[in-house]
Amino acid sequence: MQAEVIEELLRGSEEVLLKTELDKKLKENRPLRIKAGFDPTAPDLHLGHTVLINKLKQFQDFGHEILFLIGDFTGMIGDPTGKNVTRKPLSHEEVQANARTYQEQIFKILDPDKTKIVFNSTWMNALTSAELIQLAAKHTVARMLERDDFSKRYKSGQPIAIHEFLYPLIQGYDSVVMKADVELGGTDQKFNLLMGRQLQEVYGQTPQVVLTMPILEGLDGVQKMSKSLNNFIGIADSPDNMFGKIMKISDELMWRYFELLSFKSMAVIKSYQEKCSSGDENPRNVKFELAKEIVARFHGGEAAGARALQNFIARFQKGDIPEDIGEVTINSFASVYLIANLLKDAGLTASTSEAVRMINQGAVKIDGEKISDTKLAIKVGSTHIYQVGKRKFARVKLI
RNA sequence: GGAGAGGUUCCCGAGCGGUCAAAGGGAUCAGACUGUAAAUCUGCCGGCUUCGCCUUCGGAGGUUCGAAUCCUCCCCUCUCCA
Repeated sequence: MQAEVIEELLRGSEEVLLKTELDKKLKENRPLRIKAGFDPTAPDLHLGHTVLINKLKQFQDFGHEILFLIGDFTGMIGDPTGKNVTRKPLSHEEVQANARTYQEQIFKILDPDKTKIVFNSTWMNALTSAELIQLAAKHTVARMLERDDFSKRYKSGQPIAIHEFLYPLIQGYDSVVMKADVELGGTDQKFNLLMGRQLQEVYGQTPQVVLTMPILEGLDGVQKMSKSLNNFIGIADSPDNMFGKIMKISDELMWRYFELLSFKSMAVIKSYQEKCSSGDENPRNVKFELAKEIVARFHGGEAAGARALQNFIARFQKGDIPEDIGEVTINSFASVYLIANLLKDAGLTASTSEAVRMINQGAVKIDGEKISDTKLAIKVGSTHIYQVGKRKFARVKLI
């Protein structure tokens, strides 16, 4: 029994320190305090972030207590990346707003009644300078320099500002205050997570178990999922968009997503894998399952997943025009309106030049009919459905 | 503080007075083939009032009929020395 629980809890994880300690804590048969920290900025979560949240969910389902830490105090420092700047602290209102956004998003996965949201400014603002110095006295520069990016910068002669040392220190101190039994984080957080163990020990607590989760690859399957690389699936993406993006990932990447994003058991996933490699199942159908599950999670249950699947089939296998097309009304001041301008003004292309290119490449359809005339004049007073490429549609009313 | 090297269109990277909207590669996008997979092939890849015109090669000036290419000053990055 216990072994199975541990196996499930460690599923997809990168590293656990120490497994024996986790085992021991679980045997105490009490709700463990599970900590995970999040940056107070940019609360636009994507599936990459949910890897960690999914893991919290698993712990929650086994009856443990989830402590969702918003690092509003550490946010002023910013996790050291080599940029030698102190971030401007966010206002109380901004932090609150971001926290609310977090809640909206994470409670699609976590049970709100069993999740506690805490802010580290609560105790950090109360800490006196003297206490902070005492905290700093618990750790040495040499050990701090073990952190990868610190040591790299130190060796190559790049500056390390003193306040940067405080970030891991405070993150570790958070664990002390929160009396965390387990802390989850991305692999890039390993050093900071270990800091919690060391400090807890100094403060006479049983060190937390550290569980690191891999960083999820983006849609390209190579680089990490991130908004700036535009290879992400946002959890606020529309159902159809989300479904489509999942269908677009490679088969190889699909298994990775299954492991880290699906709540299906590993046994089920394995059987999918076997059927696909033996040819008994079209990998596409398995991908459907993944897409349905994820859409269902963020858009209100199974019905939403099923609907997204139907829309997908209708649009891409039967070539139908989707129903929920955005409507655009354009005011024409001239008597003729050229197609290229219309496509641009409707937001279907970024520029008229691009519109012309798209037409030349046979990517533009009006009411399902492919057009080839780049100078086509659209009659004022008409309404048509315009399509650029496979997935950009708009119903445009020209008045 | 001293000595070098360099900043080119989303990225890498050629160009070094006219033929440069700027080679080549990558990414993106579109088309074909498919399972909106992969692989492959093709096209596109600054903007516009699109057979032409306009704005781009770190910034500001200057020399020239003509500059990404030459000169001056400034800003930034990297390497080496102190």
